[in-house]
Amino acid sequence: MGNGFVAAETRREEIMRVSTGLFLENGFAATSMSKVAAACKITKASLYHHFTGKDELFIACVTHGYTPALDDLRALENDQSLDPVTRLREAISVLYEMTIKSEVGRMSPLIAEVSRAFPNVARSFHSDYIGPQQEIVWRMIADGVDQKVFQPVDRKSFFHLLFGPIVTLSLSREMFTSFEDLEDHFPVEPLKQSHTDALLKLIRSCA
Amino acid sequence: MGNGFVAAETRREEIMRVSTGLFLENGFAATSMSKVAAACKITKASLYHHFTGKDELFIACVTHGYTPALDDLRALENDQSLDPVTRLREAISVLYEMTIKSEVGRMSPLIAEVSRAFPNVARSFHSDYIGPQQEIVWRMIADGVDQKVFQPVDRKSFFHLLFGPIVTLSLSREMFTSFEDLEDHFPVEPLKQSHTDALLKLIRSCA
DNA sequence: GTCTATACAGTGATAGAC
DNA sequence: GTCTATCACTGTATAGAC
Repeated sequence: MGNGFVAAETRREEIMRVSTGLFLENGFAATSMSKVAAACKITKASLYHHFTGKDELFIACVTHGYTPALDDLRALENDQSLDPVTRLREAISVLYEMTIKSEVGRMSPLIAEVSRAFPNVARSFHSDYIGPQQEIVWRMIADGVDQKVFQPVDRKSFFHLLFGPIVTLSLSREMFTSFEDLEDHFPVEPLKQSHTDALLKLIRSCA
Repeated sequence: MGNGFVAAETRREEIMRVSTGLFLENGFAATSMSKVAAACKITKASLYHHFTGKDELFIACVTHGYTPALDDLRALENDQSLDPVTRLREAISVLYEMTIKSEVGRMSPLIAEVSRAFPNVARSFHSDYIGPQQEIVWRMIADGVDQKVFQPVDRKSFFHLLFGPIVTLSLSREMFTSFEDLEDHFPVEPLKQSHTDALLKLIRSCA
């Protein structure tokens, strides 16, 4: 990153990039290995040389986005110039971005779709993405409590109020993609603002 | 209802009841017409006599639960003995029940799954279920505002905070069904309580 | 309304040559 | 690594007899 060197995209990476787009556009079941192969301009046999099966391909697509998405949150945690309130505000902004705009966030409904057939996908998503995400945010909260800026709160209850609206907004935007007035019904910015204000009102210690 | 007469279940109703269970258990794509037919102990040809295709069958299953689910909310609205706060508390309870326990509520992730292939399913779900649901709740809020018990609130922002956590909890419970510690991770009752308290704290007019 | 029988497109996946 | 060719199978859906 930033050293002027851009690694050539491997075939495997190209397949993942292309198939992620197809999965997001059409869902898991409607994205066949034939379509992926055709979109990559290779044959199915070649595709199967790179991935042992459709499930492995999908898991690779999901897993691929974990680290970069979490890095933004980590950077925020390590920024010592921020007070707890500003840091939480920024964190919520990043969470909206991660969940609604990023590929891994938008994949959540797909993971729900395949979770019965491949429970390990759900396991991985929960332990390698959701878990770390909550850990980072929780440390920010604990920091604010230590500094007497935030009231002590129950962890699960707080996350219920924090992640609930974000995930639902993301799901709604995916499931009502076909609506031409999507932005009117589910606008990100204003909902993010009011959500942030409400959370801060609840958590701030105002004696 | 309650008149001692129970209408015989028609074949069509039986098919809908059975296939709803299969859709909820295995998802839309993994529920084939063959499996539905087998579960109903009829042949595929007979199944196609009652429903012109898999999409029509699915739409029928989704639509079927709308009215009974909304009726609980309507009953609450018409109960004149309740003050706005108690009514809202009860309404939230009903919404948790509708979204997490009822068949139509649990179908939401499936609707997301098929929404691209059948946008009319998403349309119907939004206009015949989500819409009326929000209208009823909104009238309860407006009533409380009129009585000066609630502060005026922005509609979209309030629904973001009200429905967001409920829908996400429902989605999480569906997508992590395979977890043996599901109830520990996603317990309905305590989250409902803290969610309700938070909403009331935000909306009550305490000068 | 239910059946037997069938059409036929598409699926995930593999064998083996180059 | 990529190809051609092919596998066994399941999918939705229909025709026509009873």
